[in-house]
Amino acid sequence: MRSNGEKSGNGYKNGNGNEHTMTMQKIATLAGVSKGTVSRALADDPKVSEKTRLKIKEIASSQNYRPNAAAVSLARGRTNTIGLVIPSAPRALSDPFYLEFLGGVGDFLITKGYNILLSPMSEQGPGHVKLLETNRIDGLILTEPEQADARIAYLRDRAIPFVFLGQTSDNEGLWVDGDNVGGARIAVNHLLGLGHRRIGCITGSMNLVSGANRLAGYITALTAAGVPFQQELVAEGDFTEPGGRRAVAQLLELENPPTAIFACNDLMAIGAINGARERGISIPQDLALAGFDGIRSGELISPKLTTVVQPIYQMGLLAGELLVKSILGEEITTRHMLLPLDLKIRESCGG
Amino acid sequence: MRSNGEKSGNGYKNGNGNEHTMTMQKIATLAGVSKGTVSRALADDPKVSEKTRLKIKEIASSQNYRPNAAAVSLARGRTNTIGLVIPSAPRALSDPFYLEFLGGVGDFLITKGYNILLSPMSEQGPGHVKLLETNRIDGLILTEPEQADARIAYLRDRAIPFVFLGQTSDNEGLWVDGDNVGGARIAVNHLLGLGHRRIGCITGSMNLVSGANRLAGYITALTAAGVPFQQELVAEGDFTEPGGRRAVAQLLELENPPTAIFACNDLMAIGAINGARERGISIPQDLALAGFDGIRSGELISPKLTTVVQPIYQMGLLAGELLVKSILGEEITTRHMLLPLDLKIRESCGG
DNA sequence: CATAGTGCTTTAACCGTTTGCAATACCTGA
DNA sequence: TCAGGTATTGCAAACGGTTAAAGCACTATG
Repeated sequence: MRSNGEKSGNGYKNGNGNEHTMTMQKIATLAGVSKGTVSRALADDPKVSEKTRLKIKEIASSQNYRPNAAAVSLARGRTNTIGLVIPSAPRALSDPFYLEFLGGVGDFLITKGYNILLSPMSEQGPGHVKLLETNRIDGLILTEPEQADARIAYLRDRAIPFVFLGQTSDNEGLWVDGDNVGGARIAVNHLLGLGHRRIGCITGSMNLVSGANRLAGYITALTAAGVPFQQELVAEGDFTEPGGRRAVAQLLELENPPTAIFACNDLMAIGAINGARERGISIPQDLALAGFDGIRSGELISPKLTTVVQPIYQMGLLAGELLVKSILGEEITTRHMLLPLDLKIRESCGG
Repeated sequence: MRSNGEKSGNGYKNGNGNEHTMTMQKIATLAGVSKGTVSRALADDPKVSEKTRLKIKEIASSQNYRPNAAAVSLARGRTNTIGLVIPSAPRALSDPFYLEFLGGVGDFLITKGYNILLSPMSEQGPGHVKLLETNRIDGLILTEPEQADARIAYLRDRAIPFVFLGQTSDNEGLWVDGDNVGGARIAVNHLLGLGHRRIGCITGSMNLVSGANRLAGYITALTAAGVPFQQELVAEGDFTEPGGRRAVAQLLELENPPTAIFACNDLMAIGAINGARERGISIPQDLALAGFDGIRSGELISPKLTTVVQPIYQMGLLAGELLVKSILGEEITTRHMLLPLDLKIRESCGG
């Protein structure tokens, strides 16, 4: 007993909390071996004999030993923590989208032994990134890429692994996204199939890739069907409910208003429904409306929203998986995941 | 230059990432002082001379120095990280409530230099707590306390500071909550004021404190108004939309159905609206409906939901503040924050 | 019987900070 | 000029792990 050196803690500082926290050294003393052996035993290093390993594990678990994460991070140079940057208000806090995504990310990463550090993207620019960098995270999941996103260069420069939720222009990068173009096309095709020819579009924020791509899908669907694209049928929104409300007003005031509208997300679709209703226009009788995202509220509203459903939770899982692979330096065969999207037909388009 | 000892990194391990990360030692070398002086200078220790301090800070910022969080944690015995346990599916991921709460918590804690580690409460029991303990968090914010919550004893035993979002039975504990009893009473009083005498209640999960208290508020409001409480008018829900739908069906099938219903949260209220509509009952003409929480969807639905609004974001701020005080050992005058709630009158109650 | 393995364990350096104490430099007044 | 402060700074021991390399106790070999 107490055979090895390492003067026991005279604890001349660090007065916080438990005096009786179990450390590796204490386990070692109890087991009559050295600290190093304990470390190896707990890591299942084959160089430790079966007998010793079992004894040490036994003691460790009976003493309820938990390694100190900070010490592990320091020694290994990895934090086992990843950062998740979600957009700040108004979008994130109101959009159920991100919480569900977070659920997927969390469920995956936690089983892999990673922790999630949340960073609301409060400041513009790479401020939040710095915040995360301070904490030496192993990797980062970001959302809402912009058309030319400055964060990409910043992160690549720092060699921090990262994954975007949302397609980025940069071809190297890792990202997971729903097929915005394809999804939009499906929605518009559905409206075309119902006989509509005058189909409006309420766009999202055009600086976001998702906003631009959904509009692109709308346009290609129209032209593929031989319906000429008309600029006046496009009203710019901003992915919020009031934005949708404003945009629908703009479209309904045309001398020849659309008979159907594709809104680039559900929140705007809901805004459009409300806005249309205020003008005495009933959905879907007078106006068909399709959305995008598949958020919960779309099911709750009346009429229930026909929408392009994104597998949000799934996307979270995938983003987590990509990031972990990237952190561990494993080979990544598909760097981009463009998930096909389905249309969930409910009530808002009639038919 | 290079006056002090400390063999420079021969780096025989730890091959990850940047070879050129700035450490305190490097700053010290650049400034021609010792590591310890740098540490003190950056911490604004008055024992360091003005001149040295300025020089060191200058160099540190020009070198873009960021302290290694793991090392700080290890040395100080504090992690500057707090855990946030949110309920897992189905409630959390669909309930905008928690994301908004998280926003408040995050905004407060991040300005105080804390990080947030998220833990979806995936397993039952204290499993997630252990997870957090492994990471030596400084404190914990928990949600959805149960009537006799085992986590309380567990955490107190480990001397981990914690704050609940939700009133706990335990009188020592710290918590922030909306006034569930009072809020429910206001809602029911509103219905009473509109002339209703036969008012139903769709309860939440009765094992949760919030569920029990909102029912209590309903009952006290009724009895205070001299309206006898009738068990048949109470239908048990579970805080979900389908739960509300089922519950409203149960109430509407009574031979003498209620003319108004108080649903213990908005999600159930929305379910009730949908359920009622399916049965051809229109809101608010045939049935008045009030909810609780003030979530976003309640504004989007038609008719817009009259509901007891909780200052969710605010509650997040307060929870963060309480927790930090508790961690730092500051004196806490009010250990419980029971926030008064207001009724937001919209359309679903008519009147 | 000396020598080389082999299998396991100990030793000690190291990760990047914080901080008590020792040491040095600079002042002050006698 | 020198003792005795006082303001700064340096030193080195922690914090709790990981891990290369040396050490030790055996056995197998020549």
